Amino acid sequence: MSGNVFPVRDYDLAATLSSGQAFRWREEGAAWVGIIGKHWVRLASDGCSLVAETAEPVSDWTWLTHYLQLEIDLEAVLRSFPQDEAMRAAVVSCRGLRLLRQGPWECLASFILSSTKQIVQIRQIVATLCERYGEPVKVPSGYAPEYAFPEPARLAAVSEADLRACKMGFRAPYLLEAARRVASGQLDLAALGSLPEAQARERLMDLPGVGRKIADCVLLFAYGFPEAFPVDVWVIKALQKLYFPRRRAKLRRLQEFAGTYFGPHGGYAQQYLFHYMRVMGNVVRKS
DNA sequence: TACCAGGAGAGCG
DNA sequence: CGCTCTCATGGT
Repeated sequence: MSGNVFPVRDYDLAATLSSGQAFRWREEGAAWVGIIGKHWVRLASDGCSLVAETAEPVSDWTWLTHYLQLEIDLEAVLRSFPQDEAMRAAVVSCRGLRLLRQGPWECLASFILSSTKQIVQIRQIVATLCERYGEPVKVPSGYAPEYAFPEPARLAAVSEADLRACKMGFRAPYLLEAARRVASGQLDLAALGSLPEAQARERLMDLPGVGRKIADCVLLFAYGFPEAFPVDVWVIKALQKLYFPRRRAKLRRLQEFAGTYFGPHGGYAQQYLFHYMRVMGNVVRKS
């Protein structure tokens, strides 16, 4: 076991790790356990710092601070949001919500699997995929075996039927084709980050099964393009209810509005709206 | 049971 | 274009 303490305030681990950006974190008491690359990690927060434990000794923690985006000035991000009633409410409801910076392949593959799936189901499919095709990672003694997210080359070598057996349904051929293009070098994921946002989006949307929404998720959650603004069913509900309450706006119109209205950290604003709507939905449903 | 889920793509008028 | 249907599967 190895550990480290990182001073940071306003980091809501629960909101961040369960908000539908990443699908491999589970709550364990007051802590969160997950896999980042080849590392098993347990994270806990005490308000002014974040405590990390790993299964293996770590000398350079850059992979973790980068993933968690600890260097981000959240206050500055929040200040850049439009000062309207809806955004204020969203920020108050989940202060400390952050955007992660994930590996492009895991992020792309996960969101290909996400289409018309609930978050709990996406987690299940990803878990099955990792158990069957991921490389084992070192875990602390007493813990169940864990696996890295499968490499593109590994998935490129399996059959569509094998993938369907992981319960991903019609998404199987999409994931398979993505794995093949990345494994063959036809799609260079590492190069996308240095392209202009629009070009990177185009490249992603060349993939079958990847439209505007999934491409924007990858642009935001893996590459950190700050203005990428995924518009999904929840965000449509939020934008419709909060900003277009009178008339029914079309997707194209909402897309356009989102791209201009929310400022230089639109992606962050989007995640607050998304989380806010989901939490509100649960509250309403329970009461 | 009926409906919906962090969509995308094909078919149709 | 813009709308509708379909895709596979599980949760509520």
